[in-house]
Amino acid sequence: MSYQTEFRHFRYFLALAEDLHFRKASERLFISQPGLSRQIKQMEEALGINLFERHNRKVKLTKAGEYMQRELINNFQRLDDIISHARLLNDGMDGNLKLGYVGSAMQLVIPDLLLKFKEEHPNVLFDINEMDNNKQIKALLKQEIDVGFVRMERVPRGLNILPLFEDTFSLVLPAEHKVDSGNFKGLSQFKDEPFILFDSSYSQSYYEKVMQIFDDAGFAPIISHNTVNASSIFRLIENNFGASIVPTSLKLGYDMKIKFIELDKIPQRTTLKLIWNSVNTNPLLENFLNIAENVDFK
Amino acid sequence: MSYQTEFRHFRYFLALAEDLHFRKASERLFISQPGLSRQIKQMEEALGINLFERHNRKVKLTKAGEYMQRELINNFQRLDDIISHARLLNDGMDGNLKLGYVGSAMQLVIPDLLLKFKEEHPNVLFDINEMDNNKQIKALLKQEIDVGFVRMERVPRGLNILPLFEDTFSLVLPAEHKVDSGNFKGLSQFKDEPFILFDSSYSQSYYEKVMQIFDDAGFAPIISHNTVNASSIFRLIENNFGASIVPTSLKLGYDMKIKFIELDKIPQRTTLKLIWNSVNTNPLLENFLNIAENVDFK
DNA sequence: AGGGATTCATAACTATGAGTTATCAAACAG
DNA sequence: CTGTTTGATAACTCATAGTTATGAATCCCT
Repeated sequence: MSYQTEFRHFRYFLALAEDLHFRKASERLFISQPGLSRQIKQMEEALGINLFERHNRKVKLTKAGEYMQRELINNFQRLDDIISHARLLNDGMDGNLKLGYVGSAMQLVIPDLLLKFKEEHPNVLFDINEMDNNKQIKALLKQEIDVGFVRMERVPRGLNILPLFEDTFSLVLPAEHKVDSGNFKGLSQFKDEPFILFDSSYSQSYYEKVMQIFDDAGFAPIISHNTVNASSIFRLIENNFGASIVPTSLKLGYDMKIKFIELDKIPQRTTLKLIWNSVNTNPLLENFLNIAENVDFK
Repeated sequence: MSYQTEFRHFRYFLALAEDLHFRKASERLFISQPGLSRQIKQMEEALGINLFERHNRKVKLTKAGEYMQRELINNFQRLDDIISHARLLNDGMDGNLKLGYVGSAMQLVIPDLLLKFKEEHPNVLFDINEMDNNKQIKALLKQEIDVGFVRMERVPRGLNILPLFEDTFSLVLPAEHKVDSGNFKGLSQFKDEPFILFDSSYSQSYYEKVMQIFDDAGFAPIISHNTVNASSIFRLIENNFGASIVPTSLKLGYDMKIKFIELDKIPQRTTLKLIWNSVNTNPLLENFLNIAENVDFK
């Protein structure tokens, strides 16, 4: 390990790397300029790395120095997170876990998962917020939430993904519609009916998948409404504004004035996925993932 | 940031957390026992966290202490990596990048990617090794390689995945076989012919996908040989030991005594994916991923 | 029970090295 | 050329990590 080098050196290094000016940096650090000079020199010798180029009374980061700056900021940020999480544990809390989810996850997956988790960690405080796919991505990157439940294929680098539950699609109709699972022949029966769908902003890849279903059925749907919210889709269907295609698991909890015809013959599936930030140090995240990996949703 | 606390404190903490014995730990650290006692106490006060329970002349980690130990080991490991990478940069090397890949990646994807990368980073040393999917996973977890090229759906936690190139499957036959792309009717023509396939140890999910193809065609293949290596498959086909189904991009570079019939009508595709370890601090990894994300293979 | 051994904590002392002030040489700006 | 600003060097001082000496509590043998 980096013996000889102390924390202080890294603090001084980061200050100087920002200011690129010994006097200014030393003032900001409340030490004298020669003191800083010596500590930096010492650090460079201890690590065997030239961090700064000093010429023409100009200070400049070397390539190695630039890399160090970038990575150290990161590393220290993480160290801070570790300490504040440890402080939470110290204060008697098991900690808290912030979840984001798309509406359809609440029907089936989240209740099962939380129940299982509570068995093992009864004193955990949960923050649970419905948000669309993109909002979850942003919140994860900013570490405003710990895990997200999304329907999308790709996530930005730095986020990890775990498929949880593969779902078929279902056609959703008003309860009194003449077509039902008995006499349903195929989607093409619906080529002249209006559809209410999740907006493409909900998730581009999800949207494309649904469009592919229509494409395979040989027609482009008449889209009467776009929305980002399952219950408003169902409300519209109830009132005869059209039909829709949604993940089958949304069926649970909404059987009132609408009916579902599961499209299990078509190849398309939609997978609910768990995503999280790989640099998150929340001590509960690891536990949560372990449980998520082993829960079997059916 | 954790001012007051110095590096030394963390070193001492880790030693004591291992030994759970002040005198033993102090000896290992080459300091006196009271010295260690004071530093630990100081650290606990500075952080506001009780790290150890001291009772009945027994020392024990608190919950917070256990968490700290786990995470700090991690964090310091990463810090070490940062320093050794910075040292590489300092010594004039742009660095090196170690790749693992499954054979089929070498036909199309890797050459394009490396060429593109070399344009921007001419002084990078590459280590390139063919290995099967599982071996790459293990090597990545041990950080023996920086990136892998695999065909599999899921990877263990801690690894990140980026789909690179989606490929169709092709039926491969001896050049003189009576069936060719002109008179090819469907796979079921081959239900009595022997097949040579990639072993299921190559990648479970890849194997299942290929079996699905046969299943869709309505028969179970007679498997005459399993192997893990494309060129041995082709050698066997050349010598009339049977046919095979492989990713289409393997066609490049092997047109001698065999022929490919692309199965672009079946739904199955195989995606070559880039995987890497999220804790890897190799300064070139970031650059490599940026380029991989933006190269379009066709 | 009681003496010896082992645990960690406390108190007072020592000495290492971080931080100080004073100064210098080099480069720039006018 | 002169005054100013840069970072480096040298000699000093002082804060504190680490020391030794000791103590209180617990265990472990007879």
